[in-house]
Order: sequence, then structure tokens, then C-alpha cells
Amino acid sequence: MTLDLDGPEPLYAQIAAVLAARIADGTYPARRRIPSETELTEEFDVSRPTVRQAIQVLRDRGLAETVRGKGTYVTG
Amino acid sequence: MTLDLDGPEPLYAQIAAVLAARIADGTYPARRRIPSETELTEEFDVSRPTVRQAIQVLRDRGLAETVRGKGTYVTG
DNA sequence: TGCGATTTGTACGTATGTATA
DNA sequence: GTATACATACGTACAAATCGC
Repeated sequence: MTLDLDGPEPLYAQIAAVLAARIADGTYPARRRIPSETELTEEFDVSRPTVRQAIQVLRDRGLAETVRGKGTYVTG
Repeated sequence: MTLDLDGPEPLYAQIAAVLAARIADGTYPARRRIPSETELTEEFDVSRPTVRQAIQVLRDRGLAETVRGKGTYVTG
């Protein structure tokens, strides 16, 4: 998995697409927690605000729900 | 108009409420442009990302639409 | 009970790119 | 060509909620 840094697609959108694909294929199963923002920051080598923006996309699409102090969960 | 810095309500939510009220009472008329992010930054004495977060709330509620390079407009 | 680690929430500042007028 | 305005992305700091010990 690589991100296209120079392309027109924003990083957060690319990351959101990767995460959405992982939800779709079961890499992140329903009702389970996805990696923390810090872990995703390290995996994709982007800043936390960018990771949070990607997760926001998932929430807007109804794919995930976030609980403060716990994490972000795949919508079951 | 003052903001409650110590209260539980986030700054961006308070600002969004103020802007929404201005839309509701006609201070910001339909189809007209609201002040720029920079102007709102100065008026509320907050950072631009905070202003942008407030405007995002207006967009999510369908109260405003943002056009890149032009400004944010009250939904007509 | 309390403390500490983890995790998300809020907010700041800054830089760069792109579109419009 | 310049100025204005929004979009993206970075980094940083501190607060608040949760959980395990």
C-alpha cells in the first residue's frame, strides 16, 4: 500500500479509501476497534490531523464510530 | 457577543451557533457571502482552523456552501 | 482507592498549493 | 501580475475519557 503524494487526491482521502477497503474486506471486522490514531500515523507516515480527517470520512459514511478514550470502531 | 472559554461547549461550536443565528436573523442574508475566514478569525480572536471547523458545522447543517477561491455563501 | 498509560478531543500556529477576481 | 480566499498538511500542546494495575 502506497500513497500518491503528488497526485490530486488528498492524502486524507487516500487513507480513508485504504481504511474503507480494509473494513470492506474484513481486515477490520465489524464491531472491532481499528488501530489507534497514533498507530495509523506511524503506518502511513502522516500527521495525526491527517489521520483524523481520514477517520472523519469513515464516520461521515457511517462506516465507523469513535468513542473518546477508547478508540474508533467499525460500525457493526 | 462573547465566547465562554472555560465552558464545556467547544469554541468552534459556540462560533457556529453565533453564525447560525446570524443566518437565521438575516444578518447574513441568503445567497450572500459571509465574512472571510480571516475576518472571522479576527472578530472571534481564534485561529483559522477553529473558524474553519465552525464553518464546517454550517455546511454539515446545510446552512452554507463554500466555494474555493470565492468564499462561503449562505444557502439560498 | 489512586496512579499511570492509552486514546481521542480541542486548539493553536505555520507552510504551501490552487482557484478566483 | 497581484491580491484574495479556500484546501491541504504539517507540527505541537494540553484536556478529557477510559482502562488496567
